[in-house]
This record gives sequence, structure tokens and C-alpha cells, in this order.
Amino acid sequence: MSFSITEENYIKAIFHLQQGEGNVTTNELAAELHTKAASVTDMLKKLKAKKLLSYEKYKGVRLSADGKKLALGIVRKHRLWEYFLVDTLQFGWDEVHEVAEELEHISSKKLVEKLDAFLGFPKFDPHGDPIPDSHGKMAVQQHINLIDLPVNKMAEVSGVGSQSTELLELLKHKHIGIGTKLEIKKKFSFDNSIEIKIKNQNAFTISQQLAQALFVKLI
Amino acid sequence: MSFSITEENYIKAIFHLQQGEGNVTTNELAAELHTKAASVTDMLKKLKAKKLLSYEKYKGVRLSADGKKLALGIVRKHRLWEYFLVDTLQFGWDEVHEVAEELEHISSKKLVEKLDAFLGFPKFDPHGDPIPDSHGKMAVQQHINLIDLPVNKMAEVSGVGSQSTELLELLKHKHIGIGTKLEIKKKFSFDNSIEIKIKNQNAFTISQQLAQALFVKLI
DNA sequence: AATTAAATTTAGATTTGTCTAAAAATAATT
DNA sequence: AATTATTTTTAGACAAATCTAAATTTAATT
Repeated sequence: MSFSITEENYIKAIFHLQQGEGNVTTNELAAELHTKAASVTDMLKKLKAKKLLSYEKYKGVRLSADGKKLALGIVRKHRLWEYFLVDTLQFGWDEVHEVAEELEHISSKKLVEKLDAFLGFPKFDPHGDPIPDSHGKMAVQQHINLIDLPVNKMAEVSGVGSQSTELLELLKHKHIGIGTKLEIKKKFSFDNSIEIKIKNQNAFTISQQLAQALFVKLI
Repeated sequence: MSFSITEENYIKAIFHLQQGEGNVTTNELAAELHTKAASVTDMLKKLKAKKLLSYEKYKGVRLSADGKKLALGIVRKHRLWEYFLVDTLQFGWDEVHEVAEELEHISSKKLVEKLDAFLGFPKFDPHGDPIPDSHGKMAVQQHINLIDLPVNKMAEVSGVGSQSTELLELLKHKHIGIGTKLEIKKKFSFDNSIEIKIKNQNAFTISQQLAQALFVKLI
């Protein structure tokens, strides 16, 4: 079965809103989609008929297994395209969202898989959100590479990529250790170096190699 | 002003059909777009109101300057995406058309320009059709680089890129000269070498450097 | 528990792009 | 030139997605 862009946008919105426990309400959806509650009701009936969600009058909505699968496919495309725009086409990470909103509706299955392979099967998009794989599985976010940390998000060093004395010597000199709280202020695409800021210290730059050797978790 | 996917498809279809002299007829358009003549009439009125074409009842249609500009923009996107799919994502040149039909409607101007730059401002798509530049200008096809010649299209050597003795020595040894008729049987993306076939000879491979030094015209 | 407030649904209208069937205009043929 | 055939347009209807305004249900408050 195939779905319209509008239907896909509803499914995606419900997916993002239902991360908590309870059902997603009509008004929440109307706000998220910049439309009116009456329009939402109409569409929910339609999507229920297509078995993408469970919905009872006045009781809100939740995605079915099929609906979740569809949503994960759209999210996968959205985040892969964002990665492509930033990594391959040198867009700023803050200007890709709207373009990806269009690209996520391109239907070719083969395109998605080829794009994923071309990009090297990235696990996180430029904002640090996990990219679902072709089976819909997402990496758990708690242990991400410092190089994948989005700009201006506070994180805590949670691991190092090797135990080499050379690495540890460098970390000691920079006063970086497990538990150090930092954020990235800027990424330089020329050499993939990044400027980081540790609380109560001046910002300073570290190399791509060092950033790749550090794991952090968002706090 | 912005246009729907349907409107863009009409404009593109008219553009392709009006290459000759006369006006494009309602029935021609209906056939091209797999729709009915009545639907075409409705849309032509709408597009005329938007000043994209000139249309008089029963007399067919032609694009206005604005319409041509829009059409060239769509064709530009279509062919750039085809180039991307083949060159970057390793699609076969025969399986990209439908995907490009979707991608050509992505609206971001910045995306098109960045994509063009990333691809190295290609002049021809994988089928050998010229790609309009950002001003809508297309290269004249009669003198294309051998490396841009599509697979399995007969062409005739029409020029060489340099007059160096080294090049001419090589050409003499391979029995290639101005007027030689050949076609490409295969392109190898690993080193951009190509396998060519000259009438009454066995196929053989030539290097990227040699292919880039040869110009051909389609016959 | 009754009443007010908020959220949700229904009913009916609108826009976009399409269709069928009938009418009108143009082209082809005798 | 008159008739037939073809092409094109009009008229009216339909599906998708939306809206406003009114009705209904649920939640909150006195």
C-alpha cells in the first residue's frame, strides 16, 4: 500500500508525540500539524481504516505495528537526508530540516538503501538523533561519539576509544577525563576539528582524531 | 510564486512536446500525461491565468518566457539528480528515471546549487542529455566529451583535447582518428576507464585520461 | 450533582485535480 | 459545399484534504 504525503505527515507527527505513555490527542496533533481539530478527526478515521493506528472517538490515538513501521521508515529517510545534506553537500546543520521534510517523502526503497551505504551507515544525524536502520532499529543514544555530538548540547565524557598511552597523555594534558562536562561550540569542516568548551574554562580546539576517540552521553 | 507537482508536470510535458515548431495540442498532452483531454483543458486555463503559457481555445498551447524558465529549472533538477544517482550512488543508468521524476520536484534552490557543485557542474546526464546551468543555458550536444557519451550510443570522433605527440602516438597505436565510429559498451567506476567498441574490431578498454581527451558527436 | 469550560466530532461548504457525457468547434471526406 | 469524423471544450459530478460553525462528549468547578 502507498500513502500520500499528508498521510505520512500525520503518521510521523503521531510517532513523535506518542513517545510518552498515554494516547495522542486530537488537539496536540492539530497544533503539531498547524491544522484544525476537525481536519484531524477526518484524517484519523481514514488512517484507522487503513489500519495504521487505533483510534476511538474522544479517546485519542496510538500507532499500530504497521503505523510504527511506516513512521520509522519516514524518520529513517529524514535523518539520512539530513546527514547527506550536512556531510556531503556542506549545508549548515541548522538549515537542513525543511529540505529533509520534502526529501523524506521520496518513495524509492532502493534510493534509501544506496544512500545509507554511500554515507557509511551513519548511526546519528547532525542533530544527534539516532537514524533507524533498514529494520527500524535505532542505536541507543547514551554512548555517542564526541564527533557526532550536536553543537551546543551539554554532554558528559563517558568513555574513550582506546587505552593507548599516547591518548591518555593527551587527555591528561587537556584535563579531560570520564565525567568531564563539555559542549561543542563549533565544528570546522576543513579538517573536522571541533571547538569545545568545558565549564569554567576557555573554549579550545581538538582534532578529529581526538574527538573520535571520545564517547559522551547527553545530560 | 510556487507551483504544485501537477502544475510542474504539465509545464515539463509541454516543454518536451514543443521542441518542434507548432503549438502543442490538448490530445498530445493528455497522452503524454496519461490523463483525459477534459482535464488538460481545465489545467491549461489555470496555467494561462498564472502566465506560464499562451493558450487560445482550440488552438493549442506554447510556454511563455516564465513557463520556459520554470521548465528549464525542472529539467535541470531532473538531470542533476539522474547524474547523482548514477555517478554517486551507483544506480544503473537505466533505472534512475522514475526516481528523478520524484526528486525533480524538491523545491530548495540551495539544494540544487550545492548538488551541482558537489557533482562538479556536469554538462550531460547519464543518458547524454544536456543539463541546463543555473541560468537555464544548455551545452550544445554536437561536441561532447567521450567520457560523457552514454553507453550503447553510436558516436563519431570529432575532436581531440590536445595536440601533444604523446596523445597522438597513443591514438595512432589504437587506430583511433577523427571520424572513427564507436560506442561505449561499459563504464568502470573504479578507475573511470571505459570499454569501447569500434566497428569490425574487438572491444577494448581505454583510460579515463584518454577518454577525456576525445570529443565525439552522436550519429 | 449541577453547571460551566474545554475538547472533540459532525455537518456542510470549499479547493484542487480529476472524470464522464454531452455540446461545440475544427478538420477531413465525399 | 454538405456531411462525417475528430478534436476540444463545457457542464456537472467526485475524491482528497481542508475549513467554519454548530452539536456533542468529556473534564473541571462550584
